[in-house]
Amino acid sequence: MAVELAQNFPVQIVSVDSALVYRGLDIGSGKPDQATLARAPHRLIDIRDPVEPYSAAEFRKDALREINEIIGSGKIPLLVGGTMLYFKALREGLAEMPSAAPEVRARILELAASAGWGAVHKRLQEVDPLAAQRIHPNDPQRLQRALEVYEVSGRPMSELHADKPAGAAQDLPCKLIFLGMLPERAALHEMIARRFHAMLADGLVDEVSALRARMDLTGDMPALRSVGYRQVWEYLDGKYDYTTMIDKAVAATRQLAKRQYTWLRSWPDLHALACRLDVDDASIVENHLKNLPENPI
RNA sequence: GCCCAGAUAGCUCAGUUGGUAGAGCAGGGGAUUGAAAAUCCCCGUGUCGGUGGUUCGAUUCCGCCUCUGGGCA
Repeated sequence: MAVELAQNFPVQIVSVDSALVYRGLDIGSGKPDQATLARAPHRLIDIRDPVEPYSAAEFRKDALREINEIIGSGKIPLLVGGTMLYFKALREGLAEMPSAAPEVRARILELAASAGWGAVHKRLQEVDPLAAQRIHPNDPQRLQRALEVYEVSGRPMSELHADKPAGAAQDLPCKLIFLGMLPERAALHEMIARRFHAMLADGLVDEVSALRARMDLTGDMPALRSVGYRQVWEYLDGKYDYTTMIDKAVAATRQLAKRQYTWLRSWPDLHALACRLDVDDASIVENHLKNLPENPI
């Protein structure tokens, strides 16, 4: 739909997708092919090597730059994608906070490995009781980040949030209109399964093999923990067989879609577009898969 | 044809010394501030294969039947 709009109206596409930013993640991320990109250029894809993690804050900065540039040229920015936190960071802004610090992060992971995440939670309780109360003791990623923010800045994360809370004044040069498509769940699940099989037919396993052959990538890097790549990576590690890999990848995609629904339902200003998937008509589905290299959702 | 082992939640299975049952996965709902395609939280009634019998009471014990594995012919 975005490609159609870009070809018929003065709009320019900005990708809002945490996987499309990585070069070399093409098939499994559902990245538009060269022909499509030639017809409708996408900004913010292929801007990172898989070894360099991207972030919501970087996205916000990059997206604001692109949006301003597009508006400056008299066009309309069309933000397209499914990374909902990125949309949130754009619309509500982010508090002023230090970015990820690998050495501090490593130290916290060490503490967790030796004393358990309970110890990390306890430590956070001492330096930032508000955050410790808000973050579940079983949530390693958020515990780690909250403690990291304190270690690096010397100030508790909760305090920094309060200084400039998300949702406060932000500097978008335009009004945002949110359009969403939420197809009926069973039909969506059918589409998801077909989409993953199509990716395999397109050579997804070879793509992941090529990434592994680089030797500088590991399965715990953000780029390779994304849906599909994670499962194929583990399959190539010998953790499970081919069929199990397919089941796990398809389930992970369904779960991702479910989380996207949760985000969309929480937006009171969402304009839900009529959307019907007729999966009984295979030709329609195959057509989608062939002609819409983007996520058919 | 005979022997053995199974048949319990969508799937894989645990369990009930007889008082109608619970894990993992899947699924649903929610959270979401520099990893977000990530990370985490909450949610478990299902003719316990069918049918007779024993029993106050059977998913549990017994008989028969059906189906599925494995073995012997």
